[in-house]
Amino acid sequence: MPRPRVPLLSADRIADAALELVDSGRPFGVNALARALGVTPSSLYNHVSGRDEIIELIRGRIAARYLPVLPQGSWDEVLAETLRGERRMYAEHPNAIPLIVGKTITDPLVIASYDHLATSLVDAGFPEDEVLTVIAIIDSFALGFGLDLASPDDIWQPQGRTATLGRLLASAERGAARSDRAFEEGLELLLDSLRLRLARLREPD
Amino acid sequence: MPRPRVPLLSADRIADAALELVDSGRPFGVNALARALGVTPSSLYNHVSGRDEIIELIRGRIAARYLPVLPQGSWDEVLAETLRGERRMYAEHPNAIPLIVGKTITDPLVIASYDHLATSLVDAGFPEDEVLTVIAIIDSFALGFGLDLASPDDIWQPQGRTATLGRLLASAERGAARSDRAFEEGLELLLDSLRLRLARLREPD
DNA sequence: ACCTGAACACCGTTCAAGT
DNA sequence: ACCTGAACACCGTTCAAGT
Repeated sequence: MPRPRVPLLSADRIADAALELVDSGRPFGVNALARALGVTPSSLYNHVSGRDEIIELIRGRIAARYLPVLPQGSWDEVLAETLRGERRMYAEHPNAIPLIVGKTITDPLVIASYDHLATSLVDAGFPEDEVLTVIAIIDSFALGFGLDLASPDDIWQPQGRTATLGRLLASAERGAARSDRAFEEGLELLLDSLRLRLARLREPD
Repeated sequence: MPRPRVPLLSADRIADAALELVDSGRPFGVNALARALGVTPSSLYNHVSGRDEIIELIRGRIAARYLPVLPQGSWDEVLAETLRGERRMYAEHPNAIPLIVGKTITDPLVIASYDHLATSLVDAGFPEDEVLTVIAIIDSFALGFGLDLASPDDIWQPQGRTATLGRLLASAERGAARSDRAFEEGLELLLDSLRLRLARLREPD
């Protein structure tokens, strides 16, 4: 069935299926994706340039769901909302993390979200050359909590005896509610220290 | 040349070559690794169980270099030293990050390092059910700063106009010294807020 | 015990051929 | 413009054969 009268594929359809494949836990790949779409691998190349672009589409798909509106308000509100969205994004799509980590971010929506936060922080008085660092902290913070929420006890797997870690892992009763509380606590810690930093900048000693 | 009188390979030699391959920036793989070792891919299976174990060997190799001794002292000193080592580890081997992120940690040395930190935090008075969260924060903090130090300006790549982000990226003069300062600053922020948390726990209101 | 070589099912990508 | 099918160089893993 070459050249159907109505196209079988589109970047949108590919993105949807790719995210579905990743979330299913099966190994991600161009061939596997084509199979899921009921199509030949080479067909995909009419719509995307290859594997990397598909992965960037996945990032965009996720971002569209969790960073839809640019949050308004004071810098700490903007930061908190951005961070909450990011963390839910990672937490609900943990299998996407190894794919996107370390890859260059080009998706306009993701860029816009970071740009919005950067503007907020600069307007609030944070020094320009520190804002990128703060954003990097935020980003890894969200990633860490996303991983934390997503993978209960199989991140560390001690083989022998441990003094403390094994016990903590065994007793660590997880679940969304508990992880949510821990996250909000961590977020408050972060905001506290940033507020402190800002106060020191405004009234230097 | 089957069954040489003195073995060509060993887990150690495989680990060394694997790390070297990863650091070179060429794509990592069992076949590519065998090529680098001047050996057939199937030879490797006499010494390791497969790709995943080789990756875990890489983690162990790196850890052996950066987390060699268990730091002593107060909980915040232990935390700071562990974090500095971890960050240097990620920063100097950034290509290993996408390989190891999200994979279960079994390497004894890495486990020992986290166990040591966990013990320190518990002894200091942090609630047991929060220690894993704190460690997750630390871990992602190190990862974020490692990525930050390793990849200067190609993490974000805005395509269109931005209000702030583009300008920050353009003016961000990087380099190890600047990133070091930013990291130490971030570390102080983190320690400040953890000390605050601990003080609140000891004197509840 | 430790290596080779053949074999397997997969992968990502290109490209001529079809409508 | 958009799909197929053949082809390519690769991948990770298994296993019989050799010493």
